[in-house]
Order: sequence, then structure tokens, then C-alpha cells
Amino acid sequence: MKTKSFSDMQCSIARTLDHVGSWWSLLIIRDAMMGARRFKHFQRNLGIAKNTLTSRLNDLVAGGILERVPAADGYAHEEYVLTERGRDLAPVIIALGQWGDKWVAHEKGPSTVVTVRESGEPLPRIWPRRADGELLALNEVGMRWANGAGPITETQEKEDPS
Amino acid sequence: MKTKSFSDMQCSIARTLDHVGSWWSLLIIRDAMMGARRFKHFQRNLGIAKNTLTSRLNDLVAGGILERVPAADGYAHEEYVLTERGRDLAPVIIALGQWGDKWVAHEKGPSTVVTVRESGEPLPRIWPRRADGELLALNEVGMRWANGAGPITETQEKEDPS
DNA sequence: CCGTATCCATTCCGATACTG
DNA sequence: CAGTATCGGAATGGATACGG
Repeated sequence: MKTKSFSDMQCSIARTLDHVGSWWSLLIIRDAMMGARRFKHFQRNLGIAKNTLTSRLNDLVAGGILERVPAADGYAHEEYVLTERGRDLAPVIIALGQWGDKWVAHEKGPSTVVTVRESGEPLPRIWPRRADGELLALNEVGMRWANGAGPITETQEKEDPS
Repeated sequence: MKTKSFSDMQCSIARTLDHVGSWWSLLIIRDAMMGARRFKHFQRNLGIAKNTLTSRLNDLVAGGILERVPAADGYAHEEYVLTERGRDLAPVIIALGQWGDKWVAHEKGPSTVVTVRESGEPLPRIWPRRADGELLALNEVGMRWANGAGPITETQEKEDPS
């Protein structure tokens, strides 16, 4: 991000963060998922400065998250639409939103609502599941370094206590 | 974040982003999920400057994501452990990692592996599902503003082309 | 080992004015 | 409407030296 780029880290999370770019990027992606396609949509919804928005949009296009396409209705301007790469960020966006709804909700309630379209009910929490769809407890999820080492609840070392 | 705080936005995503603080925060949380508990763990794993690490850790503690606890082994130092609030960020972390694995993988492969502990197999993709666990296509997921307005694939307006 | 205190470089962002 | 150009302020992050 700032001084050091994360893109050379051998860590998918860091590489993703480096790619997405900044917090504004995620909010722009959220708005794109909500249907925003035009410069003025993003600008109005987010209250972001125009030059900043230009910069973020360019980054997202360069990163293959957004794509510039001619306006479908025949007008002169171009529009910004999510690529497959960008749509694939939906779980990240939704998970962020669900965490916020649960832990840092606004007193006036959430501004966006995510539902199962078929039933109209709120989308179940995005959460680790088994292949058959069963929810997993966190201690049933194994996180380890690719080179071996310990599970989520243990430290990676024996030696050298303080 | 920078100049403007997102915390007053009526948007769970923005509020979450504001809470988490910075990219380093998410990497620190990832490490904590991997079992890191001590200052030196984070510092070594992330290659982060000490003062920056101090600052981020303090923010995370203040935000209720991490908790300072006495070292379990009786040594003088304290350790940092995830709160429930922090553990609840697991879906975000995992989703970020999965996106990175898919789209911006490192040539040497991912550095961390997430599995179903029971079977040892890779964790299925974190993705929106119905209550019964069935995967949803993105167009089966409804995203709308809380005050009404259109679905994910439509713009929010009729007026004012150009 | 775990920080804290300075100092400094880079980046991000916002406000404003201006162009096609 | 959709940017671009310039400016300045703020936050992030790194290096280093120092204390508990």
C-alpha cells in the first residue's frame, strides 16, 4: 500500500489487498454491485472527491476489477461495470457488511440489505462450510502455513520464551 | 480512514472498514488466526516496523478485535488474542485469501492453506448460500438500499441521461 | 523482549478551478 | 456530465535510537 507494496508477498490476502488498493475501492465495488455504473452515481453515493474517484476508478480498471464499456443507451459517456474478477469479490463485500451489521451497526439500521432473491429473506451469514453445505465451527477450520507448522490455536514455536 | 472518517456513514461496510483501520490490521488479524500471539510473531511474520505494529495493535485492542492477556506460560509479557468480535472476521479474511488464490496467485503458490480440519481437504469457497446450504448464483442474491430502490443489476434512476 | 519517541518519506484524500 | 490539474493537509509507514 503505502511505502511498501504487498504484491511481492507470498500471501494471497496481502496480494488481494494490494490489488484492491484502498478502502474507497471496496466501497466503489459495493456500489457497483448495487447497480452504480456511472461516475456521478459513485460520486453522489459516496461523497468522494472527483479526482480521488477518478484515481480509484482508474486503478480498478487497471486491476481488472472494473471494465469501461460504452453506455448501453446510446449516450456518449462510458460506464463502469464489474468484471468476473470484480464480481468474485462479492463474498468479501458481503462478509464485511455482515460483520458491520452485527458489531458496529448504525443506530438507524443498515443502509443496504442483502437477501436471497427467491425468498426475500436475509442472506444467511457468509461463513465457512463443509462441501455439503454444513456450517463449520471455527475450530473445525484448519489454517496453516503452506510449509507445515501449527494450527490456528497454537503458536509456531517452542523455543525462546520471552 | 485518512481525512474523513467512515464511521458516521450509514453503511456497514464503510463502518467495518473504519473499524479495522488499515491493511496492516487485516494481516495482523490473519496472523492472529494462524496462531500468532506475541509482538515478535507479528513483527517477524509481517516484516512490519515496530512502531507501526504497536500502533496497529493498539488500534485493534481499542476496537475490541484483539485482547491483551497475560502470557499463559507465566512469563512476564502479555499476549494478543482475538476476541469473539475478531474471530468473527474469519469469513472476511478467508474470502480475501480465496480471491487472491484464484486471481492473483503467487508463482510459488499460496503461503497459507485453509482446510476442513475433519477431512483435511481445502475449504470450499466462501460464497453466498441459501439457508439450506445450497450455493447461490450472484443474480439470485438481492442487494438493495434499505430505503427501497433497485436490485443489483439495475441503476437507481430513470431521469437525466447524458 | 516489548515497546516508545523522533524524524522523515510516501501516499491518500479533499477543495477548488478549469477543460471537452 | 466526466473528468484533469494543482494545491495543501492528514494519516500511514519505515528507520533508528532509546527505555522498562
